[in-house]
Amino acid sequence: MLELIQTQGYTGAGLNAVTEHARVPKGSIYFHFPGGKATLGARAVELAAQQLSDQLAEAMANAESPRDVVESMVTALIEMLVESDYRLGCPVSVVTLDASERSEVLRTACAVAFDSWITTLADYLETQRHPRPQAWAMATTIVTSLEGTVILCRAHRSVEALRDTAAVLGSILDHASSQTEALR
Amino acid sequence: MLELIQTQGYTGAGLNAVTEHARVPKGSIYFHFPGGKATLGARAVELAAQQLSDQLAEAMANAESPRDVVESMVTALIEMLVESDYRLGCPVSVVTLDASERSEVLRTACAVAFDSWITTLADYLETQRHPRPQAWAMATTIVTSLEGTVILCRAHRSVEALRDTAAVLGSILDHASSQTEALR
Amino acid sequence: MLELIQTQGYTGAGLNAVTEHARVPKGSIYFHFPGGKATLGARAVELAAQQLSDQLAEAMANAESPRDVVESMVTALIEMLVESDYRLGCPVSVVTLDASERSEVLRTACAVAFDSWITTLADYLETQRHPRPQAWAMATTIVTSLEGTVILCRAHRSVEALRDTAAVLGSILDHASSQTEALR
Amino acid sequence: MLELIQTQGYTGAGLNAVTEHARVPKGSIYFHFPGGKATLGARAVELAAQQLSDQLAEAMANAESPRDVVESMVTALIEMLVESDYRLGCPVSVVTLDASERSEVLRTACAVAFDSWITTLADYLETQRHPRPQAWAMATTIVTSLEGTVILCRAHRSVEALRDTAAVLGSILDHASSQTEALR
DNA sequence: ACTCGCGGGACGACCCGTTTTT
DNA sequence: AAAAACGGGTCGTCCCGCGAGT
Repeated sequence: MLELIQTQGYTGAGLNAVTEHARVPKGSIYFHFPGGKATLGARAVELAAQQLSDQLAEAMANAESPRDVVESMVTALIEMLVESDYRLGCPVSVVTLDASERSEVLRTACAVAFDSWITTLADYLETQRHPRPQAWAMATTIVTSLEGTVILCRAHRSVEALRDTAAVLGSILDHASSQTEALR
Repeated sequence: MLELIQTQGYTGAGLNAVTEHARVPKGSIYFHFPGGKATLGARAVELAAQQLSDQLAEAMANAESPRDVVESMVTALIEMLVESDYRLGCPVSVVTLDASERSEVLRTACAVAFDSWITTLADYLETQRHPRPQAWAMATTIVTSLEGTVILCRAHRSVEALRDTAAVLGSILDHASSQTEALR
Repeated sequence: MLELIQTQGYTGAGLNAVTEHARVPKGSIYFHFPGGKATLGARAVELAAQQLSDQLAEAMANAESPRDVVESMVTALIEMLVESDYRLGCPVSVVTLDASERSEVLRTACAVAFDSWITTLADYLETQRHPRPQAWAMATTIVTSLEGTVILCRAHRSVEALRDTAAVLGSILDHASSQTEALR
Repeated sequence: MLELIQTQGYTGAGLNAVTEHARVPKGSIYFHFPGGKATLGARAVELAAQQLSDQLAEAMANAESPRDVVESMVTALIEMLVESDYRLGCPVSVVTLDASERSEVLRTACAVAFDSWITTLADYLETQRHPRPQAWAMATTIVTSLEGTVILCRAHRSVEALRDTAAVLGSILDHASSQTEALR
């Protein structure tokens, strides 16, 4: 279902298409996902959250600085966009935008997904000499600007904007870091 | 239609609801908007683009610094979110995410909308002593991070993230500006 | 739709079958009957009510006594049952039993249908020397016992019970009539 | 299942609802009731038949005349209607009307149920000095008019009609009885 | 000439009664 | 004895044209 949400939107991701694509009989959906489409969608959002969290954890493990983390995320996003010919994006934004009004379950799943990423990043930034409150704001900005930029890239069918955002994000990360260093 | 797109998504904004809401007979849509829903949606996106451009122009006219512009935009976004109880957001992101795959017309309309905002902002930043390439990147980041943050706020049903983003954006702007100043 | 309701029940009368049988596209149903199946069903009930009212009026016009009216109704019911091989019955009972709980519109339509028949009969009985209150009770009993007997006949696949009911109804009609005569 | 049939009709009484209401796993239905819904429905009809037969036997045991029997049945029906807010009725009529066409098993179960009541009543009337053929016709009329009247009461959401029917039925009974007495 | 009532059918999500598997 | 798979069915709504009307 995740892929269909990314390409067609949550509303556009018909259950018919989902079951066909997954080779699952229609009736089984309502056995495994009581609550129907909303429950299924929430599980899909949770799965996406987990996948990106794992990616994030790996990036942080291999990075030497926050800048490296952002760069490896941007690289991964560019790859996703280019390889899918700009058909894929972040399913969590999609669901937030076209279903959060209709299903509280879905809205909450999206909020949790975003928070898991921000928390992970903020925790990491703290270990990298960023003081607490700034770390959270910085993590929020990284996540949201990346989300927004991916949307822009899909409209443009070009990854150029992601490079711009990466540059700006890197710059502010260095700036904040140097401020912290100077206080020692 | 704009409001329906914002609250229900593009696919979820049924032509029935649109015509009912606008007190327009259904049959007339295809006379006034040859091409049907896609054409109508594109017009809606263009309208939204114009509206925000106007807001932007006003903000820039009244601002003393780039920071002021960002802050007045953030204030406006917060007002929109709170007054609509988080039901409204940016219609352009919505359309990009759930219709750009199906209609080239719509994708292009979204790209043009985003570009108009970025261009407007970049031009302004140049007048504020930001050199060309950085200005464009900076404008891109401002727009995308604001877009992303509005999405996050709707998931959270809280405007807190917008304040965080405003703070970080302000800090970047000051940093970039001081760099420029130092070069004098 | 009337025939489908009679043979399959209201719930069992699928809109698919209705549209197919009537050579009408599904979308048109909701234009002509806003409110969907319930509205359509209510119209069907009203139609059935009218049809039987007409039959009743004709029977009363040609009858020499209340007994004649009952007998011609019974004859018509027997014909309906036999000719349809016991597949047809009274659609109003059907709708009352399996839809009155779900739709107030339908319940009311059924109540009105029943009342129209009872009123017609009661008015007639009054002209035939039955005093007011008894006339209404008698009319009620005629209608309900006929309704109930048709159901029994369909279970039995036999019209025997209708003849029994006709005999008993005739007997009480004569009895009541002789009482009235005696009072003169 | 009986209650669901009464309130929703046979077709409307979904196996899901039945199993949920009875705290029984859905898969077990086909173990305990080979033949599925029809078999289950037939058992429900038989159960209902037995329940009303018992009620009838008790009424006859405590009655001093046929009139008393009818009155105690009417009282019981009124209680059922009022206490259930007109949601309950006779499940046998329901099944006859919306399933007898589809399942011979169900139709037969309904016929047997009706017959058991009529036979019981007819036997009783014979002991009360009503000659055989009239007794059967009278018993049929009592059962069918009560069935029909319950349906009417549910449409009206009023028990008034039951009182009318009781009065007429009582009058017929007295009339028939006096005829018999006169023959002595 | 232009509007729009109405027709048109495919598809939406959901749930049905049943069979298969464990 | 019951969990899980099964797919065709439910009603409702989708977006879209045709052609009669003003």
